[in-house]
Amino acid sequence: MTEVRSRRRQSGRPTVNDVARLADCSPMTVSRVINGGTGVRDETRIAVEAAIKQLNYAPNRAARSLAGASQLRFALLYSNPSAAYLSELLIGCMDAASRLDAHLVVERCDPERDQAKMIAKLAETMIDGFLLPPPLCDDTALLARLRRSGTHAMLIGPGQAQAQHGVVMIDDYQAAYDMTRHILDLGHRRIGFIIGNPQQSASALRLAGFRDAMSEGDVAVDDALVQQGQFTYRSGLDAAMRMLALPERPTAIFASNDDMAAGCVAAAHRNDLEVPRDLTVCGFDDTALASTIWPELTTIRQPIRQMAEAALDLLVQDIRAARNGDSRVARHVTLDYELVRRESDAPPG
Amino acid sequence: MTEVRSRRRQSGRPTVNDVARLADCSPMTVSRVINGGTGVRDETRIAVEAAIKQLNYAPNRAARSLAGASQLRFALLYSNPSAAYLSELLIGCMDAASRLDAHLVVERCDPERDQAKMIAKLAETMIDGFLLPPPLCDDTALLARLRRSGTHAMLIGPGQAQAQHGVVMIDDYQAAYDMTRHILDLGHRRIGFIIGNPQQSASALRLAGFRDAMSEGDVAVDDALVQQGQFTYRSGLDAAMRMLALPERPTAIFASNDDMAAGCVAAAHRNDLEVPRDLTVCGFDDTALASTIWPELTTIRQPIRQMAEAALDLLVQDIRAARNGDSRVARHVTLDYELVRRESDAPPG
DNA sequence: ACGAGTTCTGATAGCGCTACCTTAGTAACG
DNA sequence: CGTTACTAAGGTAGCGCTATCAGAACTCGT
Repeated sequence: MTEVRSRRRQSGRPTVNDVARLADCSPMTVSRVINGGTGVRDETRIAVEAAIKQLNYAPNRAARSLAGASQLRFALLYSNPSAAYLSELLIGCMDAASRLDAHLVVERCDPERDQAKMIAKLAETMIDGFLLPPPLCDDTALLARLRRSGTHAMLIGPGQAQAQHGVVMIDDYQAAYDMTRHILDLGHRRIGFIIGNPQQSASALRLAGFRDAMSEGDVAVDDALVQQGQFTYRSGLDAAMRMLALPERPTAIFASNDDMAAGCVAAAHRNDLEVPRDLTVCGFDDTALASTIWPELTTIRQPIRQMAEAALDLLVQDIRAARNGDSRVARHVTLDYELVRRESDAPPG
Repeated sequence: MTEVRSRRRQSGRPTVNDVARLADCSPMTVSRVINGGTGVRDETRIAVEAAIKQLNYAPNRAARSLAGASQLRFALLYSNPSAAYLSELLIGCMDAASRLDAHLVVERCDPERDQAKMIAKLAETMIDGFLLPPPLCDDTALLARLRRSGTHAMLIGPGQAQAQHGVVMIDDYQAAYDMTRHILDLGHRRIGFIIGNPQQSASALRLAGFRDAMSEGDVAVDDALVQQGQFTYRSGLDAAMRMLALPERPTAIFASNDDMAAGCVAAAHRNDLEVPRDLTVCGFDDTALASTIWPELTTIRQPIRQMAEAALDLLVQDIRAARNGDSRVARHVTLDYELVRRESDAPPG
């Protein structure tokens, strides 16, 4: 008897029951297949999966969390609010969270003060996992604390892989190498480099990429042309001023991030140099600043949004695995970057 | 008989039943009170509200949406990704959305191309309301389209109130007035002003605030010192270059946003002027740029996060009201701004 | 071959809330 | 006073899913 379904029915979407009927099993078995599928015969599982696909079934989130599979809660901690980075990160996380039906809490977490508070929050609101973008992903104290507390965490964009936590990153070394190569290919030989904040592990990698590309291009690196910066505009400005005051000034400067590159552009102008005619300036990160200032910066773009999505995906996998008793595997993924060429580079005059 | 509640109970949190027992009524009545409270005697409502407060009750979202009060879906459209603005907006929206149990979709919506697509999305995913930050809040075509489709929308930060849609804004006129007043109080008399993009209604208001403060300060406005800009760094740079080339150059420039102010700083440096010693530069918006560059900009901060929260709150109220058949009232709210004093202003040399 | 384990599957009973309908209570009217 | 007309409150029955446990279907060892 084809009974008309209740008119309270939320939407036309199929339910577990529909799937169960088609796969000729009980709703319970369908549920099991959906949630990891342990304890279901292969034959049955395949039938259920086929039915799911045929009906284009997707579980109802509300019902799921009501019934007990409480939704996972994640905290996205941020500290240095490079707004451009943050907003991309947020969008990526939101997409992934909504897809995975996870709840996302966004919390600012500055160096010392907040760590204790954060731990409290952890205990209080039952956070299942943390997402740590830079510079928090390099905060060893924080990482150690999280590790001790047994919480899951994914690091987004740290310079190097990390044994205890999952990691999503780009190949900073290779990106810096490629950018340096690009500058060399333009014909530059006196190339300055501004190192990033030494606290962040990516800084060293970017420097290494630079050095290796230089030496492979058979260009000696003049130590006076490798200046320490702090990832801030001001530090980039100062570093560039020092380099431009040298008797033999560089024809190009590669700064480890866009803020410092913007500082370089300002320094160039103070020295009555035009960018890129008299000085090529390249950045890294492709933050909003890169396309705000003029000339717009040639820089390296990280797929921040995808990195955030990947991080959340992995975190969920990791947590599910851990709950099923699987040994906890710290996963890591490396995504592709892109060299974005804009208007701040040119062959040397 | 104090029966132990089922161990499947999600958490220790109170439920409608607990509230109902305490308020001596049925769960149904509690539900009614929570959802707008029509058809409940005041006396009863008060009792229920007291019980809710006493138990610190908060409805379970999953249950709520399962039972049919499907969660509202909002779309946050953005176009000009001033990342700093966007990330604040996102955080504010997320907070509010999670508090109100609304689903938030964030979608980029550039001028023409995407509007049709957006309408499609509207039909497809059943968006209940839109949040429109600048510059979309001034896109009259878009607004008209939304109005015609009968969708609810809240404009965030438009220059002027809008009859058909709700609005959350700051008093741009007064803010510009205050900033101008501040510059006058420092002792400046030759003050330049850079107008924002004429498409955005806030631009005219900021200009008006500037003019009125000047005339109230009994300072004549030199037309050569009021330059048109486009809210971009480049336009600010150009406008400032024009002003600084004048025989009698200004001692201060007030730019209608931070990007243009940053352009002014660059222009000053190209003219070998130091900020703020030789030129005071003030911005508007307090985006990340304002505190990225050096010297950090004195500017006007909008409470973007709170504006986003207020917008979502109002949108929900509006929608609920409309569904209950109440006449649709376009609401609007004005929040307080703040003059943030940093290092780019000083008395004239 | 038979009980004791082990795997797989299904029936049942909610999770917390609200839609819907019904009843009790009050007011209005001829 | 009975009938209609409303409002305030409650009872019932799910929303779609999963926890739990009981049973069915297999493995084995002896």
